[in-house]
Amino acid sequence: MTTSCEKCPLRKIDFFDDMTKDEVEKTQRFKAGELTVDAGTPILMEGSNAPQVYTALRGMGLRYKLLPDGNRQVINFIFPGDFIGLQAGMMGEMGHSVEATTNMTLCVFDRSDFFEFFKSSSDRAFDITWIAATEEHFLGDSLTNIGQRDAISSVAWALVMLFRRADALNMVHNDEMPLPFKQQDLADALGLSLVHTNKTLARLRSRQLAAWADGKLTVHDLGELAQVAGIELEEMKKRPLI
Amino acid sequence: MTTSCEKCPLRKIDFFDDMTKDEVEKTQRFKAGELTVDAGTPILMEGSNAPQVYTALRGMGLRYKLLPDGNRQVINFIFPGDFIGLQAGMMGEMGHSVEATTNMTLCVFDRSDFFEFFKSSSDRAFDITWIAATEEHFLGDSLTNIGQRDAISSVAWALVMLFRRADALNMVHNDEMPLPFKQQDLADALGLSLVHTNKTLARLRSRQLAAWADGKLTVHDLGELAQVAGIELEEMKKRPLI
DNA sequence: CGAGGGTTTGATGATAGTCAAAGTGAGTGG
DNA sequence: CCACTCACTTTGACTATCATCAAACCCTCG
Repeated sequence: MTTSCEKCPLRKIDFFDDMTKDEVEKTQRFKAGELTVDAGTPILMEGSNAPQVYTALRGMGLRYKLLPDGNRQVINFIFPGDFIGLQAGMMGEMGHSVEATTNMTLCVFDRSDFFEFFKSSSDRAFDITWIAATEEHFLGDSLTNIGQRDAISSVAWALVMLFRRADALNMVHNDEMPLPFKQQDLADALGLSLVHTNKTLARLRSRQLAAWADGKLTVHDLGELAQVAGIELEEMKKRPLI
Repeated sequence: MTTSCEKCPLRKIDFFDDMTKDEVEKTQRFKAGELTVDAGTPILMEGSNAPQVYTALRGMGLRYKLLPDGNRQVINFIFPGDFIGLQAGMMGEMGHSVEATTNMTLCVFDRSDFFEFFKSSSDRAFDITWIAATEEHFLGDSLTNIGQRDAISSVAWALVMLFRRADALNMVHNDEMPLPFKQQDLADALGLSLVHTNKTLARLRSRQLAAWADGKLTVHDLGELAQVAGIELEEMKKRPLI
């Protein structure tokens, strides 16, 4: 009872590029099945030679790296539509782990078919590369954030990014989006301690800039939050869907 | 008097994938010319819609982002063989700036030919995507470094990365590699202040782990340095050349 | 010889980390 | 239905790492 690409709910979202009938069909043929996992389930392990790659269809998750000393760096947060396992697909080995934060449904593609799919159309190959380049762009921004901003700006930046992403996916209603992560996850994403992250969130809350509680993030004026983050909001570009 | 791809000195280095005669020819046809720039010259600007993409042929440089407040984040250091401008090629806009640190020679490719080149062979398209995925992998590591390691480990990590990269390019002789950057560049790469970076380098020097002076980095025992960094050394994989 | 870019060093202070404990709410079992 | 546990959040007190400020030093260059 899997979702056919034909009826994929993500494709209806304006944030994603339109696909030709042919592209939809090719993708459908490439799709090996669907994977449904519970919250907390590991999906890909760093260093593993994953036999499959995925597209997040429903639910949220996170990518992270573990250090020998037990520290964890959260690389980023996974939203519906995200392509997962590009590194495994290209290089045969993941540079980070991926796990589900909520229940998730993933479209499954066999890595053995990946190169075939890549070859099948240079437009689709271009899409995959586009995604990789975009990811690189985002990681550069993250690096800049962790490296150069102090805690309050850094947290504000992260919340702006999350909120805009959610907005693009029509997940914002009444200035509120679902944010089913733990403060520890955000702390690990920003390279801050849990305690300091908590206190920083409290400051943003008392300044009426952003309130995150019970798995929901509320932002009334994204512009003000962006100002604290020290960024100006740009138009979000449409992205391809695999 | 440009270097022909046929005689490209980089291709002789074992670190790079072999290329078929056909690939060499295709690349040659794609190559629009050569650019020679002096140390300190900006090559690409963040946000610009660059009409060209490059491969570093000789010399070193760096990628960086500037923040409104004047802070700078160095994204990474550019070595010979690095492909520059992927984001511009794919998305039409750079997410960071690039500038030459030493005199540099760059192979120039017209962006307008880029898609053509991409289409010309799915193997070459795959190479480009591979590079993007590798870059993403590295940025994840950098993020982890800045986010989770303290100053001494962080600096050690960076020096290990630089040294291994140089070694792969046969730039290491007598435990010594050229490192023509300023301490400020490293500081900006690691999100540390110049002063603290300087003192941390002094600590590594006094512990006999790494000595960087006069544009040369000397490391006698990379294993020990890696230990301070908290990483284990892995085999370097060959990479494609564009 | 003076200027300027880069490096080095010392002193001081603030931001963020660590430690510890209490609060909150959901879920479980007696 | 009331403890009790467990996971997460919140708060306070203390500490340390790292940033900032300032000045000296070293070289090269004109």
